[in-house]
Amino acid sequence: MATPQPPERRAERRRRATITDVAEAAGVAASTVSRAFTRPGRVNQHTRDHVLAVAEELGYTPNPAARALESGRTNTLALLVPDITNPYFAGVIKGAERAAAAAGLTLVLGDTQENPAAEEQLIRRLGPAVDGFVLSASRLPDDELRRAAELNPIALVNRATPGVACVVADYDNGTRQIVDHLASHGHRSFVFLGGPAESWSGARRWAGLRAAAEVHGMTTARFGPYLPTLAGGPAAADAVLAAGASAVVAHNDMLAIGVMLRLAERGVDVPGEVSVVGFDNIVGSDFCSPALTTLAERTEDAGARAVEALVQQAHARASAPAARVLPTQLVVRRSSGPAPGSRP
Amino acid sequence: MATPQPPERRAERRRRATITDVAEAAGVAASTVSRAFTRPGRVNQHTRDHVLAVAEELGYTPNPAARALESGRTNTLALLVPDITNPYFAGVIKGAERAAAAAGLTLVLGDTQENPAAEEQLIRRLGPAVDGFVLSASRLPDDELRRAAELNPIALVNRATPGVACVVADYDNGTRQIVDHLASHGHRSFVFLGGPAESWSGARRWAGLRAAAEVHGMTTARFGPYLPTLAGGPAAADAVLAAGASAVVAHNDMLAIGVMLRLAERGVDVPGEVSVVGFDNIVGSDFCSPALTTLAERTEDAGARAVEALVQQAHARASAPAARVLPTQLVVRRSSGPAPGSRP
DNA sequence: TTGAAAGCGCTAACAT
DNA sequence: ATGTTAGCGCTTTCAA
Repeated sequence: MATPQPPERRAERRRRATITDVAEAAGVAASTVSRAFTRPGRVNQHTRDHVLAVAEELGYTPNPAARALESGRTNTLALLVPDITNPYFAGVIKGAERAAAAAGLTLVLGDTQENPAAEEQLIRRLGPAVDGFVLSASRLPDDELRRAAELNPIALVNRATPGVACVVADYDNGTRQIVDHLASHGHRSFVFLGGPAESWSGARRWAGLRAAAEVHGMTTARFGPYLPTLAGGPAAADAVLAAGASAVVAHNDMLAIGVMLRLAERGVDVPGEVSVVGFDNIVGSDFCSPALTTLAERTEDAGARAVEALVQQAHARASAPAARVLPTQLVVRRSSGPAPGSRP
Repeated sequence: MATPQPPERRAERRRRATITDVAEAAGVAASTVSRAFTRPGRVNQHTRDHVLAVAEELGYTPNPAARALESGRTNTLALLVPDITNPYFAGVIKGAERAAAAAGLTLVLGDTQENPAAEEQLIRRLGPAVDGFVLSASRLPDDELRRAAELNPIALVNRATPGVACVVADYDNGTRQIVDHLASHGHRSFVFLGGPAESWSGARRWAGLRAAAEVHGMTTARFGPYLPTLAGGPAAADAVLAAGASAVVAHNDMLAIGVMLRLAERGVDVPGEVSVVGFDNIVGSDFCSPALTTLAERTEDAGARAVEALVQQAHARASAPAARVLPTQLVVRRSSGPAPGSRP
């Protein structure tokens, strides 16, 4: 086995053909070439075939930058996420990517590094280059969000602020499902392990859990904030043990899995002694041990709907921005079960 | 708990300020504004401050499309991956994103859906809009790759073809590490569970494994191809059991984990009866059960280096494209151990 | 140091 | 149905 084939020669870079090249080669005006591509009806069938053939031969592709300059439309959308490597966002990205492609739009991806300042800068920098933004789990304060929305079409995912289109998961219903599940297994209380303080969805999750708990007369406590990663697990797990909780609901799956790893390390049986529930249903929640009970969101749908909302905005310029709520569903796996000492 | 705050009023969209707006407001020529931004030295300090202040006030940001039209450079790079949701590519994306941002470049992300045709179309469509491509695990045949490289600067990740810059993982060394590890535990043979037939890295992995096995006088077999996902696990695991292998090396971690799930289901002990090794060290290989022994690649580095290679190409237009080999390292976890019946 | 003018590639009137 | 012209926002000669 040799090392990978070493590149031998530098490929020669060819100049890209322009509309004028095609026009000359085809013996027509540039505008005719333009029409042949954009308004196929308004040019003689025969001329059109000829032009297209010449274009093909020359390897001509219209220059999007030039088009954008004229029309003000770039046919490009930007998707900004706090952390590209977080598996939660993979679904949103995929869905947005798919919807964008379907609408003939290019998707630009930006990582804001969980940093409001970086997010703002990206929006500013990308603003003139895109037709709109999908902001997933934006960390921007409401007023900045509104200001950004004055300059660019914006659709939010799992974040809501008046005047801006958004797609959010139905946490009210989802958290109720979680609490019903725990209550049905005899749990009389649970602990919520909080994530980042600025997280809009985190706030909604906790609010929903509390409200649902009240219905069942269950006691709740909120610990944290913890890192929403495996690394947040040990601290959170130890706090849970100290409190003697029979059930915990974690801010997200990564934290929940981190908690379970720590509990296993300390010889605590899940779900025998403690039930664990997460949010997100990420890849891995199905094969961790024990498999994690978690609230699934339709992340791909969310990404796609957000893109569609942006496309709508472009067309119906007058209408009020839409707020869509996507269903959530509880995926019950091995990590949750009867409360210790409860009779079935 | 109310449903998410309903958007109330449509944000008014403001016209974006242009260089002429700034010029007028500042009482200077457009060219002076341009220089104030791009050639700070060639304009009076005082004028410059004034122009910049006015620009700030008007919320002016240079329009990248207009710049691109003039210069031919878009300050944008495209990164194409076969499947955005595959955690393996998350690292590549993150690394590329980081390096691009550091170089002041915008990153466009494209999902080729493991589909050569989609990949080619994306390259063609994006070509005029970007300064270059990072192609991660490209599924394109060599000749198409070369043709694309004639029109655009290209850097490959985990793929190599003469004349095109690339960054590849050191599979020769990595596979040797895997085989040494198995041999040291008394395994006399192993089975390789293949992934997609077109996968360049898959071919390299198998070739490396075979070569290393030969050194140790070990017997090998290649099964598959299987889906490189959890879903590929059952078929692969059953084949392994039928063959009575003591050790398996899977195309990637997802497949390896899928295999382990199936083996657990069938009551086969890992690593007691079968040792399992994967490739990629994805998130989850650390918390699956048992934790997976796997060959780690420096994916973030790979993404970053590929971007750097592209930037280099832009500067040193004459030099031969670079081929970089990145080290790999075996992460030994619980899923691999002594061969059954081998004496320590 | 600054301004005027031309032009990047393309599309959209307008004219023929 | 097709050609001509102007102009999108910006940078870049070339003059002043």
